Amino acid sequence: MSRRFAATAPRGEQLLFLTDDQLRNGIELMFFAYRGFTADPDLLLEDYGYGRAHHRALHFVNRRPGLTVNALLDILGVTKQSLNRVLRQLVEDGLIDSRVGETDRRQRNLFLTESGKALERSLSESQRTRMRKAYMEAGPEAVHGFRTVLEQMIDPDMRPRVLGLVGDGDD
Amino acid sequence: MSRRFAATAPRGEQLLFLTDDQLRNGIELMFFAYRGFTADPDLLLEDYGYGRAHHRALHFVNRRPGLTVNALLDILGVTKQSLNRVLRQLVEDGLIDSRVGETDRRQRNLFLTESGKALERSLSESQRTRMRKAYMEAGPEAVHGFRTVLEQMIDPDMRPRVLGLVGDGDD
DNA sequence: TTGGATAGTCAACAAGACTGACTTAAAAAG
DNA sequence: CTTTTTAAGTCAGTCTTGTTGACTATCCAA
Repeated sequence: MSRRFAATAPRGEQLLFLTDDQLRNGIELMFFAYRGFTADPDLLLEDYGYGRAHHRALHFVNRRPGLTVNALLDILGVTKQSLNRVLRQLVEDGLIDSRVGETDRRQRNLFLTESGKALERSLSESQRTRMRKAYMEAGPEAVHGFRTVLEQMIDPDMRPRVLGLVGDGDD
Repeated sequence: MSRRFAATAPRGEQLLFLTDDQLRNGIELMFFAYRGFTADPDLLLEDYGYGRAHHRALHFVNRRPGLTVNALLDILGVTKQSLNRVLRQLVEDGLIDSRVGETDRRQRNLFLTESGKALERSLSESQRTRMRKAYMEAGPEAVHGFRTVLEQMIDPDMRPRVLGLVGDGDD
């Protein structure tokens, strides 16, 4: 009974009773939510013969235009060889523009072309729609909590690389 | 200025101004959080020569003892053949016990052995620790919001299969 | 008891990640 | 001006995990 109450945890302070079961619920929730979250773009990507890796590359190049390959590598946390395959395709297909660096000519600065932007938009559109709906349903307070917990979940030394975090603290 | 205010959305009602950029922030957040969330168990799994698929199987068999292969298939959303390889390994290695169904002898009911339970525990321990920390840092209200938004993100026809949702609505 | 549907298994193959060794070009250090 | 380091890209091989197709065993209904 008191277990059930703690498991529900509507917004009281009994959250300090964090049973392993409650935490496992959270784990499961993450799994299913992430799946729902990637389901729509995955379908679209198939039509293009692309995978999730392509989506990630498009996303981050869109958000950080002029990004170098190394920086992207660092963000994605994959190997150079793995990213390169994906990047080469995207450049060949005219979705990404790879320009020789101005100050350091060894570097390549990455930009989305117009068609790259178009694909990124249509890929993220389904995700944005889903997220907008979730945000609307859940309400502003829930969204704030959602963001707060998720930020805490990010690897600490990864946090500086997350754009959305800047100026989002509420302290 | 008003844009920046909306982007912060401390807990007011201006959440209706959901810019694409805010939503993309959420998308990015999901990406990084999920990565942080799986990082620890991934390391452990390597030592055993297992992958994430093994972890998922162990997790769900632990939470729903006696689960049939078909039911697990349905939860994981992969093909029977893909799951089977993983399952076979786990059975061979003595982590999962596969018992012929009592009413329907075609079915196999899955259970964790003692060593299966031990591995599941140590795998989820790192995740639970991370999640516990995130929950503590964020506070009870944030956790509630976190859960609410994540639930909304799950594919609607998947929701009945998520254990943690039962009796967790606050309506 | 025959035939179809369902539960699970086996085999071969493909995508996408990884490691390791290497090349090329440019920058930085000596 | 050489040498070393760094950024990027490539080739080859492996591993995990997904796929499709063909198969066995069991149940159930005609």
